[in-house]
Amino acid sequence: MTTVPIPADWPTTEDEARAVQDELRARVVLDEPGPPPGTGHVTGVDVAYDDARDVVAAAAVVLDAATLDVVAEATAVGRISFPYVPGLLAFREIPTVLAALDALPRPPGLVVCDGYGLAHPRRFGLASHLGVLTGLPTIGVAKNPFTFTYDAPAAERGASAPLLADTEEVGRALRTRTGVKPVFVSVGHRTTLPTACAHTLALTPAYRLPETTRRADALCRRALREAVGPGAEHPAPPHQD
DNA sequence: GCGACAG
DNA sequence: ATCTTGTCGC
Repeated sequence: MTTVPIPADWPTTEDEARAVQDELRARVVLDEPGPPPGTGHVTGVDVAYDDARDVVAAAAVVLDAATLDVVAEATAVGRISFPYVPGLLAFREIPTVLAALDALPRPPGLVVCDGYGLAHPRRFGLASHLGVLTGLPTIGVAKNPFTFTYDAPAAERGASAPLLADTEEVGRALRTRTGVKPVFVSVGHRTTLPTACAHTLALTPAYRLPETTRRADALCRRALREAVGPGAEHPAPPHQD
């Protein structure tokens, strides 16, 4: 586990954060097919918070894309770098997630984020942002439709319907379990929507959510418990003479 | 102005 | 995200 400082140039205000998104958005790559599902490695990232104690823990878990076996994992903890503001989630999660990815002993391959990529008010969600900063192919798989609309896909696993911002398709509502609420898939960086959906289906042999996010979720919660729970190190109290 | 709103 | 036990159902 590694400890992360908040970058000195990290945005402080919502206006600054939106300006960063508007600036970085031009660097998103949307014309690459991305890695084929079922090959190489796929990495899930997730974050857990203790707002009262100002602690955030992130986890990155690398799976073999063919077997879904865990082949590597890493965690990082830090201070909360931004409040939760819809549309600015990335500023709350990214510093710690980057540290967890950096701590991995091997390349992550495709990164699966808990949230959105293109499906974002300014078309630059967490998955897009993480992709631009790392250069890695990324996708977003979210549990809620945010502000977007969709028609219910057919009941069978694999069915999908466009996720719409007005008339623009920004992602897909994808059924990963028959008869269960869909997940909401969008492109992050260096991959396409069909590939993102195929990866999502390959990662959901048993549950609604991808194995990547399930493993990362469990690991970052454990890292948070260990960081704030009994036996955790306390920083030396600052004082003046 | 008010409400909704990824995690 | 997080607060939180049992419970209904396959």
